[in-house]
Amino acid sequence: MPRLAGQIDVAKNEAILNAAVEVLTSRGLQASMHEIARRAGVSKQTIYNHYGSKAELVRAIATRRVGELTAPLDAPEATGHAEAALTAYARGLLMAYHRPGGMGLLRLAVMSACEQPDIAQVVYEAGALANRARLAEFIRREVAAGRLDECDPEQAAECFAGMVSGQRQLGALLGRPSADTEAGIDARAREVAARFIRAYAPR
Amino acid sequence: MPRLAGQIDVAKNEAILNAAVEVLTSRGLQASMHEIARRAGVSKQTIYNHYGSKAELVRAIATRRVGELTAPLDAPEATGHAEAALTAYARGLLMAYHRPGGMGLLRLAVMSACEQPDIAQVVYEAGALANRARLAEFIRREVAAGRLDECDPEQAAECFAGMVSGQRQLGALLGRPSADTEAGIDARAREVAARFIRAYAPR
DNA sequence: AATGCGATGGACTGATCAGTCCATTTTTCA
DNA sequence: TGAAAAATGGACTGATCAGTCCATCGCATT
Repeated sequence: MPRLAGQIDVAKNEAILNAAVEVLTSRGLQASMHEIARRAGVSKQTIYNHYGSKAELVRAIATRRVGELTAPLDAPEATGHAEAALTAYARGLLMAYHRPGGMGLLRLAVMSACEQPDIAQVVYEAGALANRARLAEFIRREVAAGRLDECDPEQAAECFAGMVSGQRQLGALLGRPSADTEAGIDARAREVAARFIRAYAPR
Repeated sequence: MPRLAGQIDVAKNEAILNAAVEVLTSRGLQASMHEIARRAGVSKQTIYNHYGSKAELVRAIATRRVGELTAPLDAPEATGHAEAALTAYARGLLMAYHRPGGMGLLRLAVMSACEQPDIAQVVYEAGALANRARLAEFIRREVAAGRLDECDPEQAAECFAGMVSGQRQLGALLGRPSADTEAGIDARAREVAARFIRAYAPR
């Protein structure tokens, strides 16, 4: 009788996904299923019971992480304190680049982009685009209240995110260890937010 | 007698590198040497006569492209016309993201980052860092001339490059087709340069 | 104790691919 | 024109790996 997945051990499932993240982000996409199984303390067959193929496993990792990423997007905003809010946003972004392995999923998505473009698409839309949309919404409110210059909020949001990231995102994707300190991150977050406010101050 | 590389057909060498770029950037890092040879109209052995291994071939591609990218950095600057110069710079960057395949090498570098960190390093340093340094030098001169606000030129350069790129670089790496038009690129380049000038205008 | 379900691990298949070898052909140049 | 250098292509090796199969095991529930 063929073995079809019925109800399945949740803890083992977590172990599989975590091991897959570790192995894939450190060894790259060509890491073997055998090693993932070993790291998870599970047999290879068990992985195939949960996920039909390596591609589906990668997809599962990506969608789980995307879920984690979008959850905190709904935190209440500090409307009216634009500079403080933008500073906090910048700090969060910089910390993500700073944390080793923080860009692991993103690198994985880039590596999958050739063969599984849908994964790259999901990661981009749920990560970068969703974040930008949230930022744009904030900027739109500030503009409407007259506290920021008339502008395209989407474009302004993209500018701000870009100012914050600079080359750090690319550096992280290319495996550069972060050269930042926590104090440096704080300083840069404040500086960038202030510059943005100057660039977009009402005339 | 062992076949060691002596003086070798230059045209064929170009064909090999070009074919390797095409195949590797479209199929990904796991593309076979056989296919590269076929695309180049060359035998696999010939590739191995030119480059000892696949890794060295990838390295050769990367360093060649890096050379192409850094060469035009030495063009004479439009000192004193900051906004125009920055607009031109922004346009060049945006066009690179816009051109399909323009980010192929970068994606290749990201994919190599796990197994051949030196390639990623070379691409980052010769590409992103060199570009930023050139931009920073320009900003430094403008600051010294009192046409821009006192600031850390390196950080300002990174901000500007980030503002220009926004999410486009990531989008390109993730295989998103460019949504820009030439007119849109022009408008964005002007807008971004103007915002930057406002952010960094002397107080 | 019996039953059933999922986990196990090891063996196995089939495929792909880097890199080598070599007998032969083409190009280059003296 | 003749010989050396380089290119060719096809066969071959060795390794890796995705995915399958299966006999067995452990642990529930009844």
